[in-house]
Amino acid sequence: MTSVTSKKNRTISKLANELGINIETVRFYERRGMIEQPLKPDFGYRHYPNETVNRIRFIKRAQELGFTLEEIANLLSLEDYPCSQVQELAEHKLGAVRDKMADLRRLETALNTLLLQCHSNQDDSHCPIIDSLQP
Amino acid sequence: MTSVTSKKNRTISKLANELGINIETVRFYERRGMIEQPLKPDFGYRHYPNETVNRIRFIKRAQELGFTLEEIANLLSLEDYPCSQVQELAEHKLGAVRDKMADLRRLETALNTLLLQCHSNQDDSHCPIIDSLQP
DNA sequence: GTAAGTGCCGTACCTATATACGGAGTCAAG
DNA sequence: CTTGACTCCGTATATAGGTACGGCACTTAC
Repeated sequence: MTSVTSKKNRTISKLANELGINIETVRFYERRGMIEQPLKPDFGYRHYPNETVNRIRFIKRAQELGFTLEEIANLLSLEDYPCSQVQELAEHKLGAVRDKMADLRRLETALNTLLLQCHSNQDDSHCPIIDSLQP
Repeated sequence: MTSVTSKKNRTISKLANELGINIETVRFYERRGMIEQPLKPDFGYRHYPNETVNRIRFIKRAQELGFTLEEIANLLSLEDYPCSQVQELAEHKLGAVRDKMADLRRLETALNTLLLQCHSNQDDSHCPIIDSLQP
């Protein structure tokens, strides 16, 4: 009985602790409808089931893959849906990632070029970067 | 005299129009202290000098280089400062850009791997991506 | 000279992802 | 039975970079 009780006793702070996130984040996901808020028992506090732990782990992993919470909510609703739909989302995301990388590469090139000019600049009182920004 | 008047008559909407930005953005930069708000004349509306046009162009170009408004405010205050200080800022930014690119590359690899698994998946009713997110 | 169009100003709102706070209720230990 | 820790709930705050709105003053065109 003790072991059963210990499982049932996962209050919100225990849950947050187990997952290494903030209590407020749990509540935030509840408000967003990404996890289900357990029913409040007649007496005492809410207890969170293992499912919630798993759900939040899913969310956190998907975030690491670069999905937004909205997209993750989408993924969650697709959990039992065709692979092709999930693929579509992932392919879209991959495209966005590649676009962003291209942007950053352009930026890197521009900054690098400017910095090279700085390095060969003898006059510290005037700067090629500032000049390049001037109209 | 007409030509002088036409130059002086750059009201905020003319200014915004000339720069292709929103009036509210001009006011936003004023509030942030990134551009100086011209004195209000005794009669009529404020007039914006060429300097303001140039400043905002500077800001917009720096934004394209990936600087935040805070960093740009910094750059503006450094306009007559040693090249070495500007370089420092730019190098820092270059580092950040490279870090972000590395993040995105990791993400790209992960998504790509998952998508390849999807492509060789025969069973549309279950998805390797969803599986990979599961605990 | 009057209507329509601008300017001015303070303030509120937007996205995204949380985090913080205050007050009331509740639980557990000593 | 009291004290301290915790929950619950609604609401506010934070970041970054703007955008929108309402009401009043002022200007310009006809």
